[in-house]
Amino acid sequence: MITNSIRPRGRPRNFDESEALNKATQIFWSKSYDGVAIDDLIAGMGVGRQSLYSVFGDKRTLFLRVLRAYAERKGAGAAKALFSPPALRDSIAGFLRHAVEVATEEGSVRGCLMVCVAPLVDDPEVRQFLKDAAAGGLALVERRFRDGISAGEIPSDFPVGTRARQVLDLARGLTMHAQLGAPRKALLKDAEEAADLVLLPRGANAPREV
Amino acid sequence: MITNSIRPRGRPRNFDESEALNKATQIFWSKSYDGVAIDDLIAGMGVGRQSLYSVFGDKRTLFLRVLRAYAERKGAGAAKALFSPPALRDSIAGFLRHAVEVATEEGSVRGCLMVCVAPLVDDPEVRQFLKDAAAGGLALVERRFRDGISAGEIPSDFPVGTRARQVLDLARGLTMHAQLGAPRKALLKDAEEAADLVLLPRGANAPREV
DNA sequence: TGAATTTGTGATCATCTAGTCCAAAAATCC
DNA sequence: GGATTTTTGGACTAGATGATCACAAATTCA
Repeated sequence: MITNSIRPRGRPRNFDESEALNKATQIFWSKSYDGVAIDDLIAGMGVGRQSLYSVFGDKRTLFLRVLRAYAERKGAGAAKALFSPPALRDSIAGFLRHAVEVATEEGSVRGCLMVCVAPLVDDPEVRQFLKDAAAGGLALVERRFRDGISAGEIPSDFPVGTRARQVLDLARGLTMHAQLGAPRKALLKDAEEAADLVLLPRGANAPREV
Repeated sequence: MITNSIRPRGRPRNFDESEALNKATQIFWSKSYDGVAIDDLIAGMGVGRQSLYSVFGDKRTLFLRVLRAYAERKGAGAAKALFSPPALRDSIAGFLRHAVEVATEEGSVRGCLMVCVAPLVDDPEVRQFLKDAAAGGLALVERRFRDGISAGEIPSDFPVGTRARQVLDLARGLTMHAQLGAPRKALLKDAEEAADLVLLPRGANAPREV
């Protein structure tokens, strides 16, 4: 996917824009907005100070761009996890597993930029973006549940909204647990069990010979 | 509960220590460690700079003290919510409601110091404290489940560890949702529904005439 | 080749930061 | 009342921070 063969006019850039953005993501992710100094970004992104400001704007603007790119990637992954598998249970489990995988990626920092870092950035635009993103995630899960109703996998009175909120809460909880250092393997198992919890209340734990 | 009538030797303090600590809690809570300047603390706590350093130590030490005090309060509240009600369902619902109430306290900041703020403090001691606190919370819920087994409220093969982790994940999720601005009333309802989810899988949503 | 255009580099600035120092103030003890 | 002890308040320091500026370097276009 080479951008465009039309070369711009002046001196060519010494860095790849999207790669630099990925580096910036890692830096913000690991050091949490306030903890990041411009010099950290310059050193980590491989971009000169002037280039950084002229290409990405100031720190706040750069963070917003990082956040948007991150959200788009993560949202795409979540949607794929939700709508690829034919079985509803696999979709929900995949959604939760995806949250765990993002939060425990090897070589990267634990947690999630949107769940752990961005909420603390004291900026109305960031705040609004997070609200919208959360609403979007909720809508995705709700839609998947409705598809499940259409397919007859769950009854038509399945509490779509409530269960979707619970799925999101569980995903957030798993993410925070990952940030604290829980091992990936255990979290993936928790993700499966969370999916079962939300979808399979078929009396598995009903009292028996107590 | 007046501390002690034996007056200390020198000039009396011009502030109440625990009250100042509460103010500090609010400040860290609302501005997130890195966002807090010493001058913010001085202004907000009503304590002079020198007094602040001599009484509470440096910023990091003060934060640790704030964190410990906060954790103790919150832990006590959680334990009370868990072990006061006779019925297990009320205990779990109370535990989750407590998380919501803390995260949506009027006049205070949204969220939770331990869930939303402290995990981002880049300090090994803080990190370890949070791990221990999380383990402690988990142990509380597990114990309550075991009590429930003893009392015959749930079967003896109830998956205590799994369900306790799910309760904690749901609590974390609710807290983060609160931080994003969800209304308290809705969150309290979610807390109730989460308790039902974890405890009442008695086929309520099992397929029927689909 | 030379003008135009864009990027890279280092110096620089004003501001903010955590933390220290010192003398004055206010209390107790003898 | 004087010595002692503790708190207070403001001045101060050294360093970090976000951002800008001026100028050199590298490329395209004519």
